[in-house]
Amino acid sequence: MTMPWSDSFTESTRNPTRRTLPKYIPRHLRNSEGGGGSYGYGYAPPTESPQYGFRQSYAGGPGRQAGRNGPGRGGGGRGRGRGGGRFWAQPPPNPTPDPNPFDNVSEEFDQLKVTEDEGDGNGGINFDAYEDIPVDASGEDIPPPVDTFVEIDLAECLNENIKRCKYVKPTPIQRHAIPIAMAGRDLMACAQTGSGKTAAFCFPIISGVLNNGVGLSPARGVDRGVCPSALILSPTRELAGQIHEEAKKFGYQSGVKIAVAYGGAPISQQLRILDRGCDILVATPGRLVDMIERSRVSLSNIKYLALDEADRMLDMGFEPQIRRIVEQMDMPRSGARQTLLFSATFPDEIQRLAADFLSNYIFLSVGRVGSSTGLIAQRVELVEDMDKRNHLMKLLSQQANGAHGKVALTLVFVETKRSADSLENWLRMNRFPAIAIHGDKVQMEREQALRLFKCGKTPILVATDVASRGLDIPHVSHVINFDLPKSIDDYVHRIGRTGRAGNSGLATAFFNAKNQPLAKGLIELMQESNQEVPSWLNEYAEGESQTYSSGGGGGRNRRSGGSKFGGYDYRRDSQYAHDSYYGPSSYGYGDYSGGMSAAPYNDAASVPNGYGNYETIVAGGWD
DNA sequence: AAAAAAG
Repeated sequence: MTMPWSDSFTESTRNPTRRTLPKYIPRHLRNSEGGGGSYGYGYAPPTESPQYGFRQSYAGGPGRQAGRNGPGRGGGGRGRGRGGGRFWAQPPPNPTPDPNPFDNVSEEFDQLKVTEDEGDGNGGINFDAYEDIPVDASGEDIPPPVDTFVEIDLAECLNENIKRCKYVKPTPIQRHAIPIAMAGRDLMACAQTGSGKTAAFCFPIISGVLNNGVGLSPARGVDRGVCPSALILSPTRELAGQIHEEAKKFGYQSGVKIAVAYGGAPISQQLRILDRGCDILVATPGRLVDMIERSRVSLSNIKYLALDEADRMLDMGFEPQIRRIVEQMDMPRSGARQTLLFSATFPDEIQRLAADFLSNYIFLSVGRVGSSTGLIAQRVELVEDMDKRNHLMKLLSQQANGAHGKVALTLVFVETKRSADSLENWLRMNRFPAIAIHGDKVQMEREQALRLFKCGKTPILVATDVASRGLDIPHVSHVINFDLPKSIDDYVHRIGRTGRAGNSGLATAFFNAKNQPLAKGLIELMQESNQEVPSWLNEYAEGESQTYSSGGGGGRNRRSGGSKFGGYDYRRDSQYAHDSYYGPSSYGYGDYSGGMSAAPYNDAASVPNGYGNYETIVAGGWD
């Protein structure tokens, strides 16, 4: 008797850790495993892949999530005392010392045929989508934007790698942010999801590290560990991994050493790589602090600090950790280092916090902040909780039927880790090839899930907000907010997993009375991106204003507390203005006043020239 | 009330 494939699928992917750890296979030798015959749903069957998350085999079992499950201490490190594993009599066997980061074809989408031609010579980036987008910059002496990569004084090898990445011209955020960063200025930058922010902060950092001289600073300080000259912080481990992979491409053969540090993976291995020297460290906060406390990393040499998803890094959960790293370790003070903050969203209150870390910074806003210029079609459907699963199944079936051999990865966001697991199970029971990712899974399962999803073997990913920010997953054509998030910013980041690099995407939200607090923000955002707002949704927005207004009066057009979508330098508000911040030197491009339905804010008199044409989002409400 | 991030 044959097992339904959903069962064998469950068995084979559920507990990868139980299996014998596979032999390490160098990246360039890894082959995608062919799928077998075709199955009911029309997808190739998922097969267990021997591609585990960690690039080298390790003894001692997989590291477990923080104190939860105990056994593995994740390798050597601590048990042998300080410095254990630091001094190798012989270097560890390392057959591929500098693997070509561009050689990762086997990890790319290999199960479903890509029918769209992305070989347009722009690295798959659709630049038409970026025509006429509004740009605002404020601050003193703003360096002008560039039109090409070559006119920036990037190093030769960096230009080579840009070619290898098939980038032919900078995206708008890159055009504006790179010159600012190259000029040594601090920067707070807002740009749409999927518009190339990673490169925008990596290029100047790599270039700066090269100009300062690689290895000029000792790889290791006397006894405080390695002293990287750049630090890039990320709110999730997977995003840290992704930034690291990207940065390695940009820095390939440049001599710049880039390392990554995040939790859930054996620290010993990360330390080993770190000890070979590190110019740029990509990290999540917890693991970084751990390494600093072990005196294996020192921040004393930091010249560049970048916070990706900066508003997330400075929200309630993260702010103390970040403050500790930036203000209470041996990091040079602001002004003595260069600080770059990037996100798609930048609420006022977070901007205020962030200003602590910056010195005479430039605020840059590129693109209609929040969503991606209407590239993402947004739908909102009224679905009661008890109907959600059936409705989801209907959507997924339609998609499977209607996909003419087209790529269709679907990302389903839920509220809790538990519901992610249970929805994954339910989908599997109904023969939908789904896998869940959330913070209660061990790191290897998390990375496995992401990998199976990315390559199309498991084309449905059920996720918590662990996957809502920054992850660049090509071919995600549909984001479903099975449970809507609490804040509109989170919604913006979630739907931003589709419609990347100028491609289009679809976002569907299941809305019911419980999401009423989000109604107003949702409507404003949808109107901003020229989406059709269902009339029933307006009714939910009506009675909402009292509960969520932050007090202090003021109409809905009042500036303060507004602009949850970023895009607005809070220093413009006189009530926050201090010292001699932004001068008259500022520029604004584009005129997005057309199509805007929200009224402009009231205190236009306080707006410097060149501002305000497109800034119409006035949330006025829920903060 | 939830997710994330060290062990």
